[in-house]
Amino acid sequence: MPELPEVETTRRGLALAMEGRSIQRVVLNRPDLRFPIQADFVRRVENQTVDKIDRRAKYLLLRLASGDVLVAHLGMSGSFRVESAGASHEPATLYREIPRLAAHDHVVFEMSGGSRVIYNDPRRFGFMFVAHGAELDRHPRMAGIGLEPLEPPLEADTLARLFDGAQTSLKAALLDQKRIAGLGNIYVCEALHRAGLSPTRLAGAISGAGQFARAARGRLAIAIRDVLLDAIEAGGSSLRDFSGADGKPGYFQHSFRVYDREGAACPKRGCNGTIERIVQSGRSTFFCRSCQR
DNA sequence: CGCATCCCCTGCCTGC
DNA sequence: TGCAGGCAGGGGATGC
Repeated sequence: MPELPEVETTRRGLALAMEGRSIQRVVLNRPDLRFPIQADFVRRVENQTVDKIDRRAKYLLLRLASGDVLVAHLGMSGSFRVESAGASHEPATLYREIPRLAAHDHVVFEMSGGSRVIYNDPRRFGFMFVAHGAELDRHPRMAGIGLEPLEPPLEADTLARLFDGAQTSLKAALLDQKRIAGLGNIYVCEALHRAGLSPTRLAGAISGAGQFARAARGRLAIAIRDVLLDAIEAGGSSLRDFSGADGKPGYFQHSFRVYDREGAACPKRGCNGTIERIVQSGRSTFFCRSCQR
């Protein structure tokens, strides 16, 4: 599910609920998510204050007072929700009652102050691990991750360097986390439509010195930044059941121009094309053949 | 090197 | 209604 905007939305929700508070207890409801959970995971996380929550690519980084970092990836279907211990009009006996867990609530963090942060993940493609902060950049899962597209803002010259000589499609190149980190299937499709570029065009073709290449990478850099910022502002996209940690669904899915819109009219002004679906690297690509060249 | 294919897992939607 | 098949926002391994 989650791409950069959804992970960023989750980060903001978790920061409100967890930063400055202590994780008093961790409950693991199963021994594995995508991978077996480390034997010392609970010991290293319990009784630790969460100093700061950052995001790197599609990873959440919960920086603990010990110097350890709790790293979480949401995979395709992972989400966090916060159950607040806040005000309630119920009688005290009911107020104290702990809400029941839902299906696929795999990890529960009981925070100082009484709130609970719950990780739910039906497909279990997500995972968590703890790493020493000083070694995080060299961790096998983190090393080699490409650059963040928003900090600093992606520039056309950077795209020229990243795609120089690439004999792969723009779609595949943009999905490659080792080049740019955080884009997924939705936002790649959306960015290419906004930039007027065909997903099947060779990535290397926008690296050159020619007029087309220079204009194309200029448009693409802006399109990537804009679509990510627009989506973050909307609280991400809520397909199926995604919602931010505050429980509110995002609404950017209403702003999709091509994703999951096969057969619809191209929304670009003055374009009378139709959105098509093709398959690239085994995944759906949505685009308008008429205005994306 | 780049690509397609398959896999992990569950749920939902479609068509029969 | 039930069932089979296809599909899903990610990412990694494998083989060509």
